[in-house]
Amino acid sequence: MVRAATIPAQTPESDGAADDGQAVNLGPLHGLVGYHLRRAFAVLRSDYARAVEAPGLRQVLFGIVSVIAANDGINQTRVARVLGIQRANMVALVNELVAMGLVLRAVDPADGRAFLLTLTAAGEAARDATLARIDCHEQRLLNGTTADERAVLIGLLDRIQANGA
Amino acid sequence: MVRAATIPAQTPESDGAADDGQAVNLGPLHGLVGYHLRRAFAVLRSDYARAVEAPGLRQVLFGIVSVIAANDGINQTRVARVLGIQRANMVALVNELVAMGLVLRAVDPADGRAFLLTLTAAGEAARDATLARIDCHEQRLLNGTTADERAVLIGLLDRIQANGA
DNA sequence: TATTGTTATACTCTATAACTATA
DNA sequence: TATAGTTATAGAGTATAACAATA
Repeated sequence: MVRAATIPAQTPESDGAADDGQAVNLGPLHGLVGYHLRRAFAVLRSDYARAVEAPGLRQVLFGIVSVIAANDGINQTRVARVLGIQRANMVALVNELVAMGLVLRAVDPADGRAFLLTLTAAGEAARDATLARIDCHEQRLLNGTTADERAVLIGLLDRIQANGA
Repeated sequence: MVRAATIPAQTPESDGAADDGQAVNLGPLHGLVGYHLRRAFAVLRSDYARAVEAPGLRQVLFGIVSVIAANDGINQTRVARVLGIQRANMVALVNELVAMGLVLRAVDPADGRAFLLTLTAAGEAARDATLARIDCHEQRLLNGTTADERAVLIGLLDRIQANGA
């Protein structure tokens, strides 16, 4: 993957990565939030895979584990809803966590259909270890930004999420 | 997918969507840029699929078409590099555009290995039509943000991209 | 030897429909 | 009838390795 690191003469009109010294015009992509969001997320995902996974948890799994940790005994569908995961896709993910010994699944005594999820000690350890690696990884990707800028970024991303009715 | 629209009492510690009036704690996810980037991109992708695609082009294809339009006769690998697409994955994408009659693929007279890519008239039309739909879609997702804020957002996303060495 | 385009392949994420068992 | 969990399946994106043709 090539980054926009060696851009020869970056102007509002001419952008993008170049290898031979010739700039490539991005056209309308230059001003589209969607394009930049897509690229930034791709970089984040790639760096996450390299720097956090093995032995850390994948981004989805870390999300699930985090929500369970912060809401002990929460049920599966509720976790899925908070994280925007389809119930159907949740099954394999929770299976994975249970198989790894990180999560316990118990029938809700108050509702025979529901499963209450809890972290095991190994689950807490995996969450902590992954979080430490994530902190490193975010620090690197956000290098050159202030805490204020990160807060602004999160706020703007949240607004996009909120507008996605 | 549930959004953070009906949060009962959003505090820095308690966040996330709720359906029955009970807030769910996101734990460490709350302050992680990666989490918010992931969710915002998911919303964007979903809204893009709903509002732009059919008859508009997919986000990847629109990117390719935009770069070809702005750099007539550019070769395939160069487009892939600018957009962060693997050469191997580029093949099927260009095949798709050629099959749709939007792109012409011609052997570079100066280099028998390379293909020069050009838009057809239909390609230009598809690009324009897709762009119009994208403008609508971005307007909706960025509702409530100023032009300045959008510029800040793009700048911060670009910085993440640049840090992804 | 390096590069362009290619094939094959595999994994993850996502989305939908339909089933079961409980409520 | 509505909901929790499940199964099956399909599509899209992404990643790597290896090959042919050309430079």
